[in-house]
Amino acid sequence: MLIQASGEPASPFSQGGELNSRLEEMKAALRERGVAVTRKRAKLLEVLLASDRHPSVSEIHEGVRVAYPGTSLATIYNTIEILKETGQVLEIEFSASANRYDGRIPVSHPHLVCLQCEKVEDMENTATHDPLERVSQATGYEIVRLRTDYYGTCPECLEASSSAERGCL
Amino acid sequence: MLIQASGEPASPFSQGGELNSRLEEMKAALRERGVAVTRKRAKLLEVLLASDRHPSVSEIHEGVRVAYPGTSLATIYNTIEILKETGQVLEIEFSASANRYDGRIPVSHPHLVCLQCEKVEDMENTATHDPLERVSQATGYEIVRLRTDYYGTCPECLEASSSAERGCL
DNA sequence: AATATCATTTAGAATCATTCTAATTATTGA
DNA sequence: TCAATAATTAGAATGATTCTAAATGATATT
Repeated sequence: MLIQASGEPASPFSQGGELNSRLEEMKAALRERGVAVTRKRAKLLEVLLASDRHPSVSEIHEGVRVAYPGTSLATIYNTIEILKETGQVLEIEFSASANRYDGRIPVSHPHLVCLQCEKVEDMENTATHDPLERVSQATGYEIVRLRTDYYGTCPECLEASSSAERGCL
Repeated sequence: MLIQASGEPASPFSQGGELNSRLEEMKAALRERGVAVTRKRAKLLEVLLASDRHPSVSEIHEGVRVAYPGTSLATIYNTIEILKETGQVLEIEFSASANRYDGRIPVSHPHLVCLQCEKVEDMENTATHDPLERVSQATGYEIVRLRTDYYGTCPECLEASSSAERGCL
């Protein structure tokens, strides 16, 4: 049910290939935009693609700082903004906590959001027809983006709570 | 396509009836919760139900202040929190602007969000089967809430932009 | 290589929605 | 009335994000 890298088995190798092509796509998009792919920006892209955890800005910041300790938060925000404008990252908005970012699949798709551990997972889009086009037709809106998120408790957190109830903590 | 009050024609009368029953439902939910339905809280519920604009906290605040000028923002936030906990209001989260609230239809349903004028409209749920149950089965999550939002430009804003382009401003 | 130009990055201030806090006021029940 | 409890308040605190103005870095031209 959860999206593996384009249906391939989730081996490090095939994922590596997938992610490398995304990396090159993102770099190309930046160049086309007329902005430089600096070392810090390149590192940011790597960090963004490195996990399927949908990192927040501060998580990305920490990742980039491993390689470039002097990096400012502003640089992360600036670059994320450019990536958003070029359609290279999907922003998953939260009001009560930091936004999360999806660089692997930058187009609209549903997520599973665990309300307990704040995990954000990709989910296969089960829609049969293009809902954007359908909704545009039906409403007169020019639809550019769709957000579908399912909120609840992930299996791990369910198990953890039931253990705790049984007195296993 | 847009949801009228439970399929009835959108006459003031039938809407009034609909909304009145929601009002009583909400009051009952507060009482059942063991909290008092004070005059300010009652006014808040009225303001929340009065428009289909999905008001923000500060809009609700302004509305309540017409009747009770000394009302604090904290009161609005407190009461909205109780309404959320009792499932009497649906929160539509935004990170870049204030959250919006739906008291008329407090269960998950999709919205149309205009990126230009920030209008938030209800949209009929076109799903054939209960997606919460389906997703719970498929993922092992205990799904409690679904968010589906379509983002784009509303017909009015589309018209306004094209007028401006034609030099009609 | 020197210089001018332009983009990038920076630290910290500013902003804004939201939450918290501690004090005050209102309400309720004995 | 009085005590207990709940509701409300103003303003401070928080936290994510954006802004600002200065500093740094890279690039192209001569």
